[in-house]
Amino acid sequence: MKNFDQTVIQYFRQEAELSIHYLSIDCVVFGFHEGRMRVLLLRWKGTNEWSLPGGFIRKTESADAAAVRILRERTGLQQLFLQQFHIFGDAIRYDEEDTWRRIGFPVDRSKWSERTISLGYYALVEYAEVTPRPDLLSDACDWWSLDELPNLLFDHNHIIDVALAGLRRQLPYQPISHLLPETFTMPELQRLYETILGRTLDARNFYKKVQASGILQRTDERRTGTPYKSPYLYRFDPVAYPAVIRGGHLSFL
Amino acid sequence: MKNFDQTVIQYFRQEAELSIHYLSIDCVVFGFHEGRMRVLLLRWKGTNEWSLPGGFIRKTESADAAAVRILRERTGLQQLFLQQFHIFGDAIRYDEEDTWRRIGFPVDRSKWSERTISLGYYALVEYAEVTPRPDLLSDACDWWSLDELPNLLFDHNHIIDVALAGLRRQLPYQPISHLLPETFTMPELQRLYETILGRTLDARNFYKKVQASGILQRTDERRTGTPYKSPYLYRFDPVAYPAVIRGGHLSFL
DNA sequence: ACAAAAGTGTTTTCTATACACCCATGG
DNA sequence: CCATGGGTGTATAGAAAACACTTTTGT
Repeated sequence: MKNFDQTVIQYFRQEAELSIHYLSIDCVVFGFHEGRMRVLLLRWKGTNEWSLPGGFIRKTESADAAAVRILRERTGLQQLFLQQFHIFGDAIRYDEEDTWRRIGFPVDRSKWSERTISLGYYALVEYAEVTPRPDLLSDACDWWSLDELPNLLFDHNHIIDVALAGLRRQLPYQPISHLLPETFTMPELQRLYETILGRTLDARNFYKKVQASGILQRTDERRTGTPYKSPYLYRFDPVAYPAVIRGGHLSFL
Repeated sequence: MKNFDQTVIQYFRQEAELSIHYLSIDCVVFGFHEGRMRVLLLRWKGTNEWSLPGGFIRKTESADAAAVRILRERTGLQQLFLQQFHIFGDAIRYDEEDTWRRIGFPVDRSKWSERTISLGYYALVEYAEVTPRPDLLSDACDWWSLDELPNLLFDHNHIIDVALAGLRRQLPYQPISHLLPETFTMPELQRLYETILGRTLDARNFYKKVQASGILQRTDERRTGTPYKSPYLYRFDPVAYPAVIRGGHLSFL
């Protein structure tokens, strides 16, 4: 179980010393692939236990910058859309005994046993652009479908629930574009909305509303390769889309 | 200018030692009185400079509990509706030199000069129930109308702006009831919505929508004392109102 | 030719808005 | 009796929802 090498732990403690105590960042990285919402998870070294990517804020670093830094390291992305969505500030957030047992990490007598307040951020990223990279404490970093999540470490299942609820509630203001590639088809966009909202939408009404909103530009290309009618490819209008999002106009309630 | 007595500073440092460093709480307490939104502000000892109430989180205390504790001390209220709305996590949030000059507080060489990340909470309270009480560092605690705010210390004008924007955006989910007394008239409720939204509403449509939503119970009493027609008094339906708020149904967009 | 997804218009229902008059009260 | 805010209904416009068939494509 405990095959953390001593130097890793050492490095980690040093890193913690540079950072603000009692405070951490947890990131829910949302991607969309094959009609499903996915999140990026890390598998802890030598275990079969998964958790969200996270880290600490350096003493002179802004919280947003810390989240960007953490996610750059996990995803390889330079740019990403980030949104803080909640502060997890309870004094007791999860069963510590149980967690330590599951990860076999010698934390109980170190700085690590301090309670931490966690700043919750979610990111919207383009699935195909991400190259998941584990960190020092993990030996795998992978996408998991939102509806097949395992029992995560800490309170991370709860954090994901809150992140998703936040994304849903703020959907009219969130630039969903980051979850899709440069060009995409109308049904793909519809499926994205359906997945986030957790219900189906009428295709005709969806087309109408999206086209009326003016957020899309239709390209001359079509997606071929499927055995059926080739759909047009669209891209987001770089001027109109941000304006519509800022105003929060684009609701499918 | 600097008439902080040494024992106060001493006490304050001890208090800070019990708390989490680099992290603070700032609270925007919203009240509604005479047709205006108001916020509770503190005047720093020996100065004419105002700021938001705030404080620190004890090492084993939940963030929410800290906010409740801080606001109990300022308002005398046991119960209050609190909502975290933003993390102010920039490395440089305001002009420190300027701030220290304005408050004449000997902070530059103490723990106090650390950058702080601030958790922003807003509270919705019933104006008349509050008995504003200054804290150790201030010699006044008072309501200020939102549209006549002075130039506040730190980044507190900005924090209030963000709080108000958050309240507006999340209005359908926020229990506005806390801003009103037990019973109130329909025009009072309308004025509250108008004030928060920053625009006027049509009285007839407002009546219709509110009545259709079923959130109110009309009492048999009327408010007398005005020189005009006596309006009925209403109270929030203790069952229906929370349900409507949870669902976020009640928009005046 | 067929299976399956893409693409499109019209009708209906509901919701939001605009709008004007009488009523009640205290002074 | 008058000044002022309280209280109400209806008509219209716009938005959302329901609904079905034709087109396209690879196999």
